[in-house]
Amino acid sequence: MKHSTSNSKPKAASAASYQRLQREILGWYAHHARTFFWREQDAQLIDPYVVLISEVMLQQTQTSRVQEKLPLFLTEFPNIAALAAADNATIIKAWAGMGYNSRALRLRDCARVIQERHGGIIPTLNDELLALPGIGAYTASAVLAFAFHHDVAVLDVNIRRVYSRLLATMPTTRDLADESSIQAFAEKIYPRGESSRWHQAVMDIGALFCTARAPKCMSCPLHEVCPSAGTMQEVRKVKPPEPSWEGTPNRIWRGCIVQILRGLEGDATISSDEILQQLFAGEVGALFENNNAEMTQDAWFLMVLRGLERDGILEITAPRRVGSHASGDTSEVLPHDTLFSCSLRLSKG
DNA sequence: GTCCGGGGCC
DNA sequence: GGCCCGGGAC
Repeated sequence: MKHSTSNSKPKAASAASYQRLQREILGWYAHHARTFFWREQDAQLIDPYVVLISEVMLQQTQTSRVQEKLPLFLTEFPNIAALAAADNATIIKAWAGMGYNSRALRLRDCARVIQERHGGIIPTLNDELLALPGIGAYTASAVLAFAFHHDVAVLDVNIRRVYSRLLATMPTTRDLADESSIQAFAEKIYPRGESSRWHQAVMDIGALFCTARAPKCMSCPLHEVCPSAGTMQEVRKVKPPEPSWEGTPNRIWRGCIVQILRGLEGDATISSDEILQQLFAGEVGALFENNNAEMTQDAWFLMVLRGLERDGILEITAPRRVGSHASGDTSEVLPHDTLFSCSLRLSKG
């Protein structure tokens, strides 16, 4: 839900108030910054590879989990070359507990492109970063700011939220300012030469005080200058329903299947029947009210497996691929919506 | 138990 | 705008 900034009077709109905002935020950060090992204070110590990996992990995972998993990941893949050499199964196993497995594959693909196109050196131009797999506007700007200390604006949902509330009085906690207003403010507000510290400071304030649902305005260091402080109605976000089976989202089922496959040794496979057995704890084929779709359990399960196969996460090793077309065609012959049985393992890549 | 949270890609 | 994950907070 958007909220026009033209209705309210921002307290922080003049050049003078920009300077005050900068003083407040950087002053607070100087004493209260969260300490993360990928966030070195001394610019000389920053390894762009660590910044790249940490930012991709932080796209999807809370900082506490990244603190725990990133050191292990860096031990197994200490540089671009090591990451580029990983096959699909290896990277998916190393990604356990992180979620969003196809992003692990994109990160590996990203390392391969950096190897091939940039000689193993992480590029320092926004367009070059944006062209890499798995790198979008946020991650590209984050790498430029945090690894290379370029003067760039960084915007993620946390910074958008903080900026919105500073720009105007947001009626509720789920309102955001117009994207164009946020973009314009983002370009103007960060102190030149301080992009790295500035944006990490804003993200810390967003994480510690200016939270999405129940902001802690009373203890926020920006309380005095923020037009939204203490005024917002607390409203939950409306989430559209996601595809699910038996009340559990398909992505969770995918995660369970991948976790079972991670437990296989070497080239071992597991039958789809066995996986179904484990997923439903022996209740395969049990009668239930099929209330959400005109789809049998088998058709749903096959659809989920196809999705994992399409994403390069698993391989269907049997029934063997049947070439039904010209030479080299490896298209499979499996029923679309009927009972089937096949052997599965993580993709070798 | 229910709710919440993230950026990139198609 | 739908699809991807897991765990922690409540």
